[in-house]
This record gives sequence, C-alpha cells and structure tokens, in this order.
Amino acid sequence: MGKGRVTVIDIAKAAGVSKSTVSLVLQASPLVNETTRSKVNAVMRELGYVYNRGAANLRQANAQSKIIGIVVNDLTNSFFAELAVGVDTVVQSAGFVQFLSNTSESIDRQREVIASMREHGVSGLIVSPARGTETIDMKPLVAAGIPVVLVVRSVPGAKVSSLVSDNHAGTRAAVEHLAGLGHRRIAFVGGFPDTAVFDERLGGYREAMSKTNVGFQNDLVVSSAPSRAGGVDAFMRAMTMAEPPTAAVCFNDAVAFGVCDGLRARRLEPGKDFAVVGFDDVIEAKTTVPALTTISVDPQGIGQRAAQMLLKQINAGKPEAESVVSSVRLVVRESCGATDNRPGRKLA
Amino acid sequence: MGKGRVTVIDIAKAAGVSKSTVSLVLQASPLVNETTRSKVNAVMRELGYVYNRGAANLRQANAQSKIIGIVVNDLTNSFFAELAVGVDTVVQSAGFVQFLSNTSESIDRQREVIASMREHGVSGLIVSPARGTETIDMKPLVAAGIPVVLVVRSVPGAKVSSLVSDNHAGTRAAVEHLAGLGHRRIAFVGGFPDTAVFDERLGGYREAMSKTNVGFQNDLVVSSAPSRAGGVDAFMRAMTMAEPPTAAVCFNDAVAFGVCDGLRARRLEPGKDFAVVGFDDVIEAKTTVPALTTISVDPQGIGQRAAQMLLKQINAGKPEAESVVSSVRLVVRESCGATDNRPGRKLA
DNA sequence: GTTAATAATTGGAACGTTCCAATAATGTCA
DNA sequence: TGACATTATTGGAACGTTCCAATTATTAAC
Repeated sequence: MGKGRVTVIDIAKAAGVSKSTVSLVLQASPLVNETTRSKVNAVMRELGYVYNRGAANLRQANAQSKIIGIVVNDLTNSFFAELAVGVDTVVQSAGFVQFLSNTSESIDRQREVIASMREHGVSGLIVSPARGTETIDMKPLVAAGIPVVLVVRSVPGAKVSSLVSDNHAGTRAAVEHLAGLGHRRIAFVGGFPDTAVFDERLGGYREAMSKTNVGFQNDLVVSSAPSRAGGVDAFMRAMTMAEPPTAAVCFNDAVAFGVCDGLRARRLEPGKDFAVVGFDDVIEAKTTVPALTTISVDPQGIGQRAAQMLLKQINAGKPEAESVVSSVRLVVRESCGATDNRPGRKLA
Repeated sequence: MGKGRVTVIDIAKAAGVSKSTVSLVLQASPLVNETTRSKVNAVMRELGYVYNRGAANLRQANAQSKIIGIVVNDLTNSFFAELAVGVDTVVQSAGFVQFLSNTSESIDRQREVIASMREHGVSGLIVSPARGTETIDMKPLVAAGIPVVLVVRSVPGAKVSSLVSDNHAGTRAAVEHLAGLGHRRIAFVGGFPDTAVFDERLGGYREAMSKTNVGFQNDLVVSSAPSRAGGVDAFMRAMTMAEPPTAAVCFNDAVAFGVCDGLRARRLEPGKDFAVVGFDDVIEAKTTVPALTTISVDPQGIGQRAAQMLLKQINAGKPEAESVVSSVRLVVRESCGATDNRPGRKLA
C-alpha cells in the first residue's frame, strides 16, 4: 500500500461492478441495489479508499468545492480566533471545510491569500479585511460570482454582504452608563483614528457626550495602538491633563486591560479609583480581576452568523448582498464601579 | 464575465498559441520565447484567468497539492492561535496554503477533519492531537505516506514526527528559581492529570522539589482545568491548606493569570505577597501587571519549526519521522518577586 | 547548400471523478 | 405472449490541467 492511490476503478474492479455504480454509491443514490451498495462499501473500507474531491469538483459544472475560505487580519487577537471557531463550527456541520489565513493587516498578503483560495476553488469567502482594503479588492470576487461576507469591518461601496457590530450604539451605551454613575470627565481611549471602526465607536461616544451637560470635548479622546501596550500608553498620556478623566470608555478590551495596568502602576484600583469599560467582551473579560465591564459582541456568535449568511448565499446560487449590523449589549461587571460595594469607594 | 470560468484553452485561443504553450508559461518554463510569454500573460490578465489547482493536481502523479492541513485542539487558547500564525507564515512563503481546523478536544471531530483534509489532498499535516488520540488514529496517514508532524502533544508509538517543548526542563527551572529565592512551599497548580504534558511538567517539578531539603510533597500539587477560571479555583483550594504555599509554578499561563486573579481577590499582590510563574509565555505575559515570570516556549517559533519540518518531509519524498524536543527558557519578570525592589517586600 | 544542433511550439493522452444516454434485468398488465 | 413500466447497471464523454513525443522554425557549422 502507499504506492498509487486507490481509485473508484480499483473499487469497481474488486467489487465486480462498473465505476459508474461505485460513483452512485458514493453519492448515496437511491438507484443502486442495497446488496451491491454494501458490497461496494465493504470493498472501499478494505482497500482504504479516499475520495478525490479535486477530481469530482473538476467534473461538476457547479463549483461545489465544499471549501470555504476565511481570512482575518490578526489571528493573534483572540477576538478573531474565536470568530474563526464560530465559523468553523457551522461550516463543519454543513460538510464544508475551512481554509484559514492570516493577513497581519497586510494588503499584499491579503491579495495573495485570496488569489490562492480562488485557485483552490473556494465556494465562498468570509473576510475581515486588512486596514486599507478598497472596493477594488472585492471587484474580481463579485465578478466571478463568489459569495463573500465581510465581517467586523466593512468596505464602503463594495457590493458584498457584511456583518458588523453596532459600534455606535455600543459606545453610546457605555457613556450613558458612566454618566449615570456620576462621571463627568469620561475619556475615549485607544484605537487608530484612520479606521471605520474607530469612527463608529467614537461617533457613539461623541453623540452621548454631547447630550450630557458637559458636552463633547476633543481633548478627552486619546488614541493609540489598539493593544494592551497601547492602552497603557494612552492612559498615561490622559493622566497628564490639567483636569484628568475619572473614567474611560476604551476602543476595545485589550486597550481596557492596558488602562487597568496603567492604573495599577500608579497604585490606583480599577473600578474603585477610576472606571473603565471595554469593547468586545473577549473571553478573559469575565474572569480577570476586577471583571471588566464591556460591550459584548460575542465573537463566536458573529462567526456563526457570518457562516450562516455565507452558506445561504452559496445555496441560493445567485449571491445577493445583504448588510446586517449585529446588536450589542453592555455587560456591567466590576471595572466601572457600578457593582462595587466595598468601603472607601470614591468614584467621580 | 462570471459565466463559465476562463480556461487555459480560452487563453490559448485568444493569444493564438496552443494550450501546451500556455501551460508552459504557467510553470515559468524557460522553453518559451520571451515575446510569447508576455503576450500570454497579458491575455491572462485581460480575461481574468484563475489557475485551477484541482485540475493540475489531478494530472500530476505526485500529489503536490500545495495545501497543508493544521488541526489544533483548542483555537480559543491563544497559544494555539499563535502557533497557527507561525505555521502560516512559513507555509505561505513556500507557496502553500493552510487548512485550519479546530477539534475542541473531540476525537470524533478530529477524525472527521483529517478525513476531509485527505479528500482535499493535503500534502502534509500538522496536528496538535486532541486528548486521547491513539496511535491507531495516525496509522492510515502513515500508510498513505502522508507526512505528519505532531506538535505540543506527542502520541506514543506513532511513527510520525513530533515537536514538543521540553516540559520537564521548564518546570525544573521554575522550581530551582523559586527555591533560589528562598521559597520552600512551592505548589504545582493547574492542568488535567491524565495528559502527557501534565505528567512531563509535573515530572520536572517533582525532580527539582525532591532535590530541595523539603522534598516533594504530594499535597502541594493541586490540579484543575488548564484555564484562567481553573487557576482561580485551584489557587483558592491551595490556600485552604494548614500551611499554605508561598509560591506556585503553574501548568500554563492561563492558570497563572487565574492565580493572580485569586491573589487580588484576597487583597494579595502577585510578586510581592506570593510568587507565581507560568508556562508558555503567551503574548500578554509581558504586558500584564505585574509582568508574568514564565517558561517561554515561543508558540510562533514552534509553529514555524513544525512547518519547516513538514516541508522538509514533503520535499524529501519519503517521509522520515524525527522527534525533536524544543528547548525552553525561564524568563524572569515581576510575578515571581525576583525583580521586585519596591518597599514592603515580604517574600517567603 | 546541406546537415546538425538548438529553440520553440504543439496535439493527444492521461489524471479520477460525474453525468448522460443506453442497456439489461425484472416485474406488471392486458 | 407482447407491450410497457420500473429498477439496476453500464460505457463513454467531459471537466482543466500536465506531460510526452513529435513537429516546425531558427541558428550554427561545415
């Protein structure tokens, strides 16, 4: 064994039938007699047959490759890792298999991996686009009729489906919650200003702030890399203000953790001396101390929904673009001080 | 455009050459004249040709599918996510593409995804096996001559390559470091006892402990789920002892973070009131506060090395199993107290 | 100007499958 | 018994590529 793979013809020969019959049992066709079916199946097991999907796919006019591609911009971010497992669970149970690639925010890499996936004949694509992705990058895909669903970030003008979370509503809720706790100087910290997600989250913050009696103030938004280290940095800068903030709504959970780190480095306690709320609700948010108040977006759920949208398009034949924004909810834990009932509390 | 994909024959027709010539330019053969080459390339671009790797792979006797499969047991664990990106970087630059699947520790799921990958004709497989994987699960793969490299966990008796980190040396170094700082009651916390990795890490701990003058004591090992929540739990249990530990070497970083959470919940400070060292050196370890002392295994590096091992086997034709254990090093940061120079230090 | 060598191109067979139309075997009805 | 369904099975063509052997065009050598 080992030399020369077992083909449908080998099976046919050994089972004393034609290759066509073997093909029929492979597709579980009702046309084939029960006794021949079991015979053929037995021979397959015996010879260690493995189906050659490439050959099958070649013959079938409709490219049902049973592969879906997923490309993310940063797999080391656990948000995307979880999104990928969400996708995996649903495509797997639909009999598909997942091609996963990581672009590390590189447009070039993204182009390469998408090209490679097309060469392998993916039936559809779920993409969390790298920063700077243009509508032209999606053009060849829609031209070829390949279903695509964009997640997390959308590409304005591209005629493909997208599934993004309601960033605006999320930060608005965060601000309203903090204002309700009595905070007046609430900062918006972290994130790169040149991204759509940043704009949306900042937009919700701005809207809610301008409804308070202090109003929106530009100096309270301090940006940084959307990472833990960036959060530390941004926090330190924020505290140099003449009148420093007493609370922060953060670009994402990583930044929020960074802010907590910064607080502790200054011997301050998150939730007690300063309120912080994050965005994403990554898995660590609920177990960390203090537990992080954050906007929950359920990355696995997003992955699952995106996969469902994609499968629907694949089965529909003609891909029809739909845009859905996934709602989001504030989950109040300890880091905002709302549930803190320890003595010595001195918020706002 | 869109209807009926563009084939090599379409290109040939449009460029006024034969399909064979087109095929030659696709493979960058030196046999073809420079002017025809550029002409053909131009036509390809113009018609939006995409290479059909399935068809090509079908023809080529040697199954050079340019796909490698990677299956991990828990993608939500950032260790594996990073491992996957390590693999991705090297296979991508070798012109391969990556099939990634997550088994969530399910043997059945693992069997399914491996079967599916074989149907797609993967050239090789990198597997972090689900708990309970047997040598029989690898049998069909070696029989079919498919190169496999096992990572993180090995499967005893399986005739495939493996790349595991030196767990024994890691925990030994951790214990020696803590003992050198004056700790005597050092706990081993977290992890499921029925796994090979647990045995190895516990083995290093036991060896180093029995060389101290207090010796190894069974009650100081307290197991739990290898997660943050598990760490909190195990820590709480450890502190109920008559003579509680003053330091912990943890099964992995997630557990170590959980221990830190537990400490803070008891108003104790990691690195000051209690020493904790982790295992893995995940990306957050260096940015968290206090920075985590841990055994660095460089998951991305492991992924890269595993990918290199696999590519070597793929190119060698005849897969030859090799077992390498990747060395590991203690990186001392703050959580063990060794670099702590703040006042009020009261370790051990 | 003939021959040989080299460079460039080409048609056809093959890879492992699916689909179609055709056939064979069996049963049913008058 | 003949005519017709119904049920099982089958050979061959096709999918898009690569490879081989064969062919033609070009250049070099005498």
